[in-house]
Amino acid sequence: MVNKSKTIDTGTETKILRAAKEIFHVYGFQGARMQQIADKAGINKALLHYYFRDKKKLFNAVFTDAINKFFPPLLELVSEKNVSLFDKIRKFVDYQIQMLKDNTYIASFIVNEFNQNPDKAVKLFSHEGKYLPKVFIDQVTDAKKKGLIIDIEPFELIINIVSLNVFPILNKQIMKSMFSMSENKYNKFLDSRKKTAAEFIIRSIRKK
Amino acid sequence: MVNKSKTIDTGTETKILRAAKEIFHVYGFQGARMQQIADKAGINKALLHYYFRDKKKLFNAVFTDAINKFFPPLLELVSEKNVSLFDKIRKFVDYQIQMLKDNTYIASFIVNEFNQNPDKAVKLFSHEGKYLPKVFIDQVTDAKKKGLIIDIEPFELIINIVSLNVFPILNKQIMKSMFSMSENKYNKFLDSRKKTAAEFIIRSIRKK
DNA sequence: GTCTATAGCGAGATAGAC
DNA sequence: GTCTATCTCGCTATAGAC
Repeated sequence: MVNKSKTIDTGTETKILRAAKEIFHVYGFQGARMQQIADKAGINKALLHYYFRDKKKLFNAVFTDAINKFFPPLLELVSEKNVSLFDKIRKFVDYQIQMLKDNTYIASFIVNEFNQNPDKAVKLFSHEGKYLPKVFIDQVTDAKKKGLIIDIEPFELIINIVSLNVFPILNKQIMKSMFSMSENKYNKFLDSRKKTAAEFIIRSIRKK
Repeated sequence: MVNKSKTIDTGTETKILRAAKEIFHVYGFQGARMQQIADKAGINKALLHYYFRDKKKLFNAVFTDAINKFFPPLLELVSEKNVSLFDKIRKFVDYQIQMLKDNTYIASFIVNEFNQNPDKAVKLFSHEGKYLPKVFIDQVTDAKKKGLIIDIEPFELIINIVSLNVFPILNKQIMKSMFSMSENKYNKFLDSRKKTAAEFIIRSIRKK
């Protein structure tokens, strides 16, 4: 906001953003307190306002970051040519799970913000257009024609993939308590899922 | 809280609960305003406190309701004997999607509350114990031995089923904007999913 | 850039009349 | 049971010194 990554980065802005991600992630926009964020960043409230003007602007900085980390790389991955459908699925699952593991705040952030603010979703998705790149649709259609996969709508396939990837991360706490997993065990579970989830999907669509 | 469904139901308490479900669902605990709930219920703030004492207690009434509608019926369904594994999966998917469709507030409610209050999840799940009933585990083990299904952990199977069911409901707004669905089209999508999701799962685990 | 002190308001909760 | 009026407090945001 202030530093354009040009002037010397005192680290304050970075510290604020890091703290804000965590606090907003856990408590949501309304539940988060500027005081908490300031405490976690090791500064005081006034400085938050100095850097980000108000709470909403700070939130949007984090939200934008989440959106940019989430959608574009996936879209690019799905749009790739010269990658077989099955390999694309494997790469997609692997990438998405790892990314959400590294940025735990992203999933709940996006889900909650769009639920509370549907207009935001409409705006974001309407002007960009294609969430199912033609390359991908063609690829699925082609695989169907060749008898490689069963009959499934491309958008339904994507929904299933994302569901299997995101849900266990969105529900980390429930997963951990229901199946008595420690933090370590949970992380291993997610790692193993990069393979099991991808294969679960491929088995389902592949024609034998 | 006041009526034990014994005395004459003036309807006020019901109206409050109905309004509270919707408002809490959309805005979360912190974001919800007692005034909003009162307005939606067609009463005034003071009456909310008369019936439910404070905001947290009103929230918990709705939360308890969500938990009770969500877990016990599913647990029972999974525990049934004399139902084949595949039929059980079909019934599970059908029931869960319909139930979440009828009670749109439930999914986001549970997810958010447990994320913000992990202890609640620990308490709820620790004393009850079994979320994977022995019947079900045996059934999966048995199916594996008989060569009917591939090798998969029972808990992983459940996670996959629930992921596919809940995710598209949790993300209703995103689904609608991403794939340009009207409310009507979205509902039809969910209905069709009762079959497509179940078959997606069964195809994946069935040995041919 | 960073701090302390405080203004100002919104929202939960209560008092008390009917 | 239901209402209006009001208390009280916590939180965002700003003023202003250093």
